[in-house]
Amino acid sequence: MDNKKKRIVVGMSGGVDSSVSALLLKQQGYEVIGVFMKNWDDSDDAGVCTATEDYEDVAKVANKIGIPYYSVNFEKEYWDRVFEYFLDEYRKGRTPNPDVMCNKEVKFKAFLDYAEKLNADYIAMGHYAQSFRDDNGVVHLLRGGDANKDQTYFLSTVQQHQLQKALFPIGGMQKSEVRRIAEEAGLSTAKKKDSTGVCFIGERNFRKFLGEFLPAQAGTMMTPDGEVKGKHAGLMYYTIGQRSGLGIGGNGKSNEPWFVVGKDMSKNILYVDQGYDNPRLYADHLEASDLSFITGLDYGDEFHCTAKFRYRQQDTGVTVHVLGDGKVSVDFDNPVRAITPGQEVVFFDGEECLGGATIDAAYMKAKKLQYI
RNA sequence: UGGGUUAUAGCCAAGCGGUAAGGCAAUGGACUUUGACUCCAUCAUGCGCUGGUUCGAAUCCAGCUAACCCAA
Repeated sequence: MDNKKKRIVVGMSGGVDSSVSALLLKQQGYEVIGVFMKNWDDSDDAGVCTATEDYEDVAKVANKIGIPYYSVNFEKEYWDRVFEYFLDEYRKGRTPNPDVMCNKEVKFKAFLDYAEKLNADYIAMGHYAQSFRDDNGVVHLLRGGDANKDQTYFLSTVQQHQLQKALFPIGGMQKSEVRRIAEEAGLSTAKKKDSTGVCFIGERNFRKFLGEFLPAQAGTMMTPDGEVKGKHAGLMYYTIGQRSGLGIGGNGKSNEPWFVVGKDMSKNILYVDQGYDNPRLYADHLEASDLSFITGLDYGDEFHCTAKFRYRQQDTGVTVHVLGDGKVSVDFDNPVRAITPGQEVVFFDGEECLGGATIDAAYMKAKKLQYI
């Protein structure tokens, strides 16, 4: 093999997954360069600048493996292409998925551009996703080997030319295996806790964080029948199907918990109703836009496959109708709970992630649900 | 200043003399590269107040207070 001639820039977050990714590539003989992306300049709720700590972890791991490492700053790119979108979606009362956008705009665009300037042949990251090149040279994206950690949902809008340049060294492994390798190699990140929360921003007090960027407009909380149940702190703080944070209990038709079942942006009303299985939360059809397919192949105007509407959700059989201009309508084999505008609908054919689109509206029996 | 009913945690609500169920909310944790959902745990030394009966009372009795209802 001529791996020695290949230069690979690995996006290192300071976590165990990207640490092991870099290690494996190095062991395979590639020329590996570690790059830490600093995309958010702030301290977490505990007042700790996590980026600094993470970069120190990158340094330790890179030194241990024996690769050069750098830090690159994409704060502006992240703000302009991910965070502005994030805020704009909340202004519309939708629930954005910043990490889908982050992959598309930062990790597979800004970072890829940067790596190419370094004359990299490939970029690599610690995603739990797999890819393979078919006989025609088309690269396909497959679910991660660890079904519990599969991150293809977040990669569904990555484009073919981006995927052509990407490697996922740990994509086919189990998380436990990754940790074991890290431990055996003596990497300091071996036992570091998995990071959660918005990519690069981290775990935050959601209301406090969002409130720093968008003005909250308190309003009325009522049932779809018009019975006032209390006040809400601002429509942007709630998402469809949400239970937590409503602060209402007791009385009602039953002892069941309350869930957000709709929003009226113009009247600033939050609609709530009782029961996890409340009919108002179920949809059998959705309309979405910004459709993109990973392979760029033509799948026809109508096809059947499976889909996920949220990360870590079980697949549901669906029929996809491609309408053109990036629009798509999707019929579900069975009703699905809490289809939420702003979230991504991601299509799968078996193990292959085909692509995705952004949900605009949900319907039940051809009637639009009042989700916004 | 007539009669009746009810007063249990933030909200519903069991209890009917034997040492405070349950649900919702809330809080903490688990899970999780979105936001959620979900799961687990915690949550009334006290039952409107004051006395009394009793070995023992949220449960019985008396008075008081409050709310509601029906009469005026």
